[in-house]
Amino acid sequence: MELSTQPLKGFADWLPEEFKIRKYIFDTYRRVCARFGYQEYLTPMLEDAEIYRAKSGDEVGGKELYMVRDRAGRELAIRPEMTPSVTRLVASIYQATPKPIKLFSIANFLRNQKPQRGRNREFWQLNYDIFGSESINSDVEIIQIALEVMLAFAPPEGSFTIYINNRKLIDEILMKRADVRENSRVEVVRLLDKAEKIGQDELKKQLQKIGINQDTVQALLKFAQSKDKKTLAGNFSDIEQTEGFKETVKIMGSLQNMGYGDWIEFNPSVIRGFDYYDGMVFEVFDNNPKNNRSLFGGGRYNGLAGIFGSDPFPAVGCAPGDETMRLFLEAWDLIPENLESPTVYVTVFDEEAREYSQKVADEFRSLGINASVSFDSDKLGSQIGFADRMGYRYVIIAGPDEIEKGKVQLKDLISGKEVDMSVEKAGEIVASS
RNA sequence: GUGGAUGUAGCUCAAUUGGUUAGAGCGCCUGUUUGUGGCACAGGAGGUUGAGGGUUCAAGUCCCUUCUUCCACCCCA
Repeated sequence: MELSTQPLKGFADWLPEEFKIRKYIFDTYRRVCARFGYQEYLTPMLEDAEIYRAKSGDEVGGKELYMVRDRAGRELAIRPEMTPSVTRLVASIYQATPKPIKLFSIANFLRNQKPQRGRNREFWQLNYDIFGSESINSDVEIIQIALEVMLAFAPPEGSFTIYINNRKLIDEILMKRADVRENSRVEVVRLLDKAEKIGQDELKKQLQKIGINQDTVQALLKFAQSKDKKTLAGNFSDIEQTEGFKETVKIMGSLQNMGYGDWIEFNPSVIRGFDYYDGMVFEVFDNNPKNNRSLFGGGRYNGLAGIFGSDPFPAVGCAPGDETMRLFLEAWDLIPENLESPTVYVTVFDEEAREYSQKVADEFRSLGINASVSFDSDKLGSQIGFADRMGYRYVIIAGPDEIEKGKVQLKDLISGKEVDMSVEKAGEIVASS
């Protein structure tokens, strides 16, 4: 059978042109996290499948898992997300480590789902989390880093909005209702998460279908419609006294004081799909009409550590992906032109001159400049033509004249100018371009 | 898992109601004579029309199956 040159469905090759865009995104993620004092870690790609089944939901932690069986018959899964793994890792060192523990990683994940725009079977994401702090300041910092990650790409004003909410608010409303038991709570939360997309009527229908009574349905609709804190407080008279409300007010207030007021908004319909969130939640939205979608989000998940048998510990985190961020950058035309440092192409005049050209290339390299030497000594025109089509700006020519003077000719393919000079001088020009 | 679109050269697309050896532009390679790319000119390579089957004297074109890619749903980054 003929083998295909295509990658598997839902997977992608990154050619150099694509790779440098992804690298730009990851380098930016890494820089921002390091600036905030987070330390990088990595966990294994395979985990006991149970750690996903416990809390990741039926889809991500179930039928979308890529499963592997080891020789002992154990069921292993390729990670579909980082949170369970990093929680496992932290649970193992939690007692002995000073708190808070601030960690980040950039890793790839697999989910066996149907690919579509902004979503493949393999994807990469940054995960940054704080463990061991209940402080509201840690919630604030997680959102602040989300803001700084976005702002590091120099987006225009109004290009994105971070919507902030709190799971405790919805829990408040649900707990008072006798008809909402623990098992239907998750479903209610999921439905509310989709409220914006499916619309009022559909939401109402779905809520009734899972056995929520009229009264509660009305309350939930009113909750989802409360577009700001004031409206919410008006709709639910005693909610201002609750923890969820107070936390939200404090978090939003801090971020406003820090100067992020234009980018953030309260929004009760932001719930997040994962079951393990139990406090502050937020989601970053792209406001571009061409790409109106949720980019990424995060929140607090204090209860998750319980699945490892240890006492639960506080945790809050966020996970920006590569694909959705790339769509954002593309939609707003934020991908810089020159993402690579320049490379000089060193031609070889003839085989006698090869040694000289090699030496010149090595000198460039020791100056910190990328240099690529021709393997052939065919016509100069061909060699320069190759450099041109490869997108190199600078070409080095070193024939008998230059060799005699101990210099090189630096040719700028944009201006067409060529001048004899020392390697050091040429290096300076290339470096400053 | 469900639904909709799609597939002709490396890329973007042509090919009259089914009718000769399936074309073009761009790209790629080679030249236009030997120390200089882009431009121009000349030439060349490259397709069992995604794959398999069927209908027909005849299929890129019609039918069935399958795969790919894209879009939406589910879910989510």
